[in-house]
Amino acid sequence: MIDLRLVRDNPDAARASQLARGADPAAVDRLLAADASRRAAVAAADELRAEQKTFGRSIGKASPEDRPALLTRGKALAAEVDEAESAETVAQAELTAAHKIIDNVVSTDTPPGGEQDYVVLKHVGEPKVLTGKVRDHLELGEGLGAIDMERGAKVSGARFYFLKGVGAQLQFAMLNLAISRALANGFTPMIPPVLVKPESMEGGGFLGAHADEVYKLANDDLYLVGTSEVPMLAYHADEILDLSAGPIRYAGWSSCFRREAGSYGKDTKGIIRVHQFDKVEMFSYVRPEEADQEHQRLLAMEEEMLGLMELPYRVIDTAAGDLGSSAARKFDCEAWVPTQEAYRELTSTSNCTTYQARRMNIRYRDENGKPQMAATLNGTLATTRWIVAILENHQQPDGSVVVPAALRPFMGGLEVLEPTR
RNA sequence: GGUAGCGUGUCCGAGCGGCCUAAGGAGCACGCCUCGAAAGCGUGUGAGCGUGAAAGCGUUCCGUGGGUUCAAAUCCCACCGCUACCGCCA
Repeated sequence: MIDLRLVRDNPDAARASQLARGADPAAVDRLLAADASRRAAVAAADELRAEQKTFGRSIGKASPEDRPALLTRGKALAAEVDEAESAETVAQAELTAAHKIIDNVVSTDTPPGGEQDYVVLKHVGEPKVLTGKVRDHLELGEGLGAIDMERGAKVSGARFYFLKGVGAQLQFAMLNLAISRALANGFTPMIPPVLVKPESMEGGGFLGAHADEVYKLANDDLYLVGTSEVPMLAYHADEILDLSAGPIRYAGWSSCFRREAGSYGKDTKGIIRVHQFDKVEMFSYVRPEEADQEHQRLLAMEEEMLGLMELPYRVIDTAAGDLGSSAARKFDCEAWVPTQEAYRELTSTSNCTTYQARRMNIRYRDENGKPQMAATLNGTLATTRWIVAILENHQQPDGSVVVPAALRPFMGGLEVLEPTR
């Protein structure tokens, strides 16, 4: 949720943000109206309650002969309070609804526009010119005995796979390297639950426009998370954090589950777009004034990892219309995928400012000891999809794949993955 | 899954229809005392919302949600969690 005070003091900023996202600026005015009527309802209910409380106490002290008359009056007051409280509840619900519908206020640095309006911040490395027979990641993975899509489909259906042998090893190595880099940077490793309650899912803003992306276990009223961002955010729900010693940083390792509804026919080959994958995700709780700096830090760590994987990539500043509902600004790192002759997203880091924290009621104490809303940020440190870029960029004409040096210590010193057929 | 007990403020813990505006203790903060400290003494000690320039005032919060009542931490119901025992099980 966005800051109500900001909306009251500077509604134009909120309207401008809505326009940049391609959303309805009138939603801001509906929020203001709902806010005003809630405040009126609260004042009315408070006043009646105060009256009832004082009056109720007098009944207890009254003499037996005075009681019947007082009780009649008491009953009437109770009915009035009841009515006022109902009105208060309704007004509160209307305010919450109007409040939640508005996405985070975008950063003034975020490029306006839609999916195609991103700004490329930089390129790192040159797309490699491959010679000889060039294989895509699936062909390479199958040749190495690393990826088995057919059996994935047999066992679980489309968009499922087995990582096997060096494929499984490669993923372990990559994720372990990610965790060790996170540790070196002061992150606390975390293995979270991947099944969460509806309110945990809701808090991150994942049940809004993209609710059909999420797997739900109806029998148990639980959701499978699409990223460990969900449990790492819900982890500190309703808490007042101590950020006096600096940000709190976690690196979550989890499987992630996505329905990929509406992506029929897109990326059907291989493991680029799958229903289940593994990921190491960074998550930071910071003071709002530190959020931009933390965002740069997360981006730098993503770039470091891509560098260690020896991949050519570019960094883009995502446009307002392509931001998630919680994000004010988002940077994606996209690695070159030779057989697609395209850059594909490998990491994504979002600055969610106080938006998620406000939904989850996560605060910290400022210098004066007063609770204030915290800011949250997240970013990818490694995922299964990276295997696509690693295999394709480091392939050799004979179908073998050179292991990036940084991964070798995590693979028993293995330097080259050799085809098994 | 079954049965029983328990869920109170930062922590421990009392309260079991109106005097709860939640006892008492610990912790913490400040002050006094002291050369300094400890001890002792005194004062203060949460969050949300509303209102106000502020101090303040009002209101909500005793696991969560309902209910009974003029009035609920207190009575009733459901749910969640913890603990113990039983059953089942990788």
